[in-house]
Amino acid sequence: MYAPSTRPVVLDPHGAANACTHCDARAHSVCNAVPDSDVARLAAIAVVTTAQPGTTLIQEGDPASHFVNISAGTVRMYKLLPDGRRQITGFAGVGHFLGLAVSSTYAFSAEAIDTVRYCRFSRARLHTLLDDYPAMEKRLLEIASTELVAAQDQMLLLGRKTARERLASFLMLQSRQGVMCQSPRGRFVLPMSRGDIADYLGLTIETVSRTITKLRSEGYIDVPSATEIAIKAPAALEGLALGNA
Amino acid sequence: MYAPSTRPVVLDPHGAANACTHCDARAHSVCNAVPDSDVARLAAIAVVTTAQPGTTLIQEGDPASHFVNISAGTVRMYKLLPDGRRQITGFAGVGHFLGLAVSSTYAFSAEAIDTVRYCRFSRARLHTLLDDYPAMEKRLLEIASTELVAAQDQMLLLGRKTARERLASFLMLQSRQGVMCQSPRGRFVLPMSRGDIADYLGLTIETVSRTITKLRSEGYIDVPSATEIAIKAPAALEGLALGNA
DNA sequence: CGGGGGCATTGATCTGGATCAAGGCGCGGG
DNA sequence: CCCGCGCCTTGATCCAGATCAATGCCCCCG
Repeated sequence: MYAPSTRPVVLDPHGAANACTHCDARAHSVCNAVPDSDVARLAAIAVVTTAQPGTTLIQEGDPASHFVNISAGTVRMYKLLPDGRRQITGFAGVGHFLGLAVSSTYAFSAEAIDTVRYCRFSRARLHTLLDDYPAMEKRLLEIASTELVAAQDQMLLLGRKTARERLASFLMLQSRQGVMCQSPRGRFVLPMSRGDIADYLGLTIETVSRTITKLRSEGYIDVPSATEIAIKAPAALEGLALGNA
Repeated sequence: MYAPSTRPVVLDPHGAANACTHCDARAHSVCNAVPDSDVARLAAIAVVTTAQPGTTLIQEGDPASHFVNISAGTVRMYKLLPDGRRQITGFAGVGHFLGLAVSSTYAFSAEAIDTVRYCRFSRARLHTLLDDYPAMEKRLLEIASTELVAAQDQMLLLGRKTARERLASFLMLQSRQGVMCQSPRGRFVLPMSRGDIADYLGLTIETVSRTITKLRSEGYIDVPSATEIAIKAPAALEGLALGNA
């Protein structure tokens, strides 16, 4: 699905400063709170890593020792019940920041969906940086607030929307996030499986599949392949997402 | 249900500094990031207000001009769909802080459930204070992170738990939050109606009512009156909340 | 003390989405 | 090129919780 990256998997340690300066994710991320001139300090504490699909980056309950910043690929964040039921609380793409936690342990797990490149920062070291760059702390608060708003939207979806409305909401959200890197207008790739979508929307795989088929047969969307979606009627789909029959 | 407050509804402006120093909520709140010696600065920008049951404190979509800090009573935060379906995203009690928002408008509404006393801070003025008290900014980040964790738990509840598990989770949560001010062990008051509980748990009033009746007949809880609950088997109820049949 | 309005409970029935059960299809490996 | 394994789709049936419908009960107000 993804062409293998042309970048080396393990970066030359001497080139680490460049890794941050040229990082694709920097513009979208916490890191832009650090001025160019000081980016070496950031690079010095960052460890760049690549994770294969299915690999766990963060495990719920583990000591929250690191922050993670995604620079390529997509991650699923989720929580499990003891019997294995799973709720995906969000998908994190390029620029996303994981690992905010007050408690000493992570409150959720995170797994690579496709091949993911990311930076790990020790929590302790980043905190010392934070004291020197108050803008970075402000940025973290902004990030947390944005996620809180998204979480509230998701609660509305999970508590009160029908399967049809959930899929419409999800597809609109993905199109907003994914469209920038895709050529044809309104078309995008879904990196996650039907099972992931189901666990994100609080539905079953079968309901997700059936509902997508229905939306296609009604002309709201095109589904050129299982992992590609094109939105044909964005306004109408947005209406559906908000409950207009 | 609540004895009328012995405090005056409108505080003497000259006593405002005392209002913060002696505030019941201060210990639980952002305000404790400001040292006692400087609490007058906080008091100077706070407006203490009382809201009657049902009053709107914050309206989704309005310009986010203020922060709010609850010092007595309980507030419901919620989002609506255009057709009136409501999802309550949380209940805020003493010490809770409302109004974090990146965007310029509020992402949710907030209404008083019972009589609520609260402080309003202008966002602009609080931001200038924030620059002088970095500890306060850290505290806000902590608050946002804590709420994010709660939101993730709620997504798991809404997406993957049964009605029975939702009620068990809710009652355990309320008992943790409410028990401190109540005399008999494990007993507490629910300030919100069955309709509020339903809209918080993504259920209907009828299902909430039936499920509470069932939990009572099975000996998990006592329901001395519609607004009072006593948990008789906390460990078993906690098990239920996590899906142990 | 009696009447009425709003919330809560309880009962009967219905249904959206879950569950159970086959196939289809694209892709990687031999 | 073909086979087999994982997803995905589609179909048939089931059921938890929604909806529809009384009735009960508390509390306020006259």
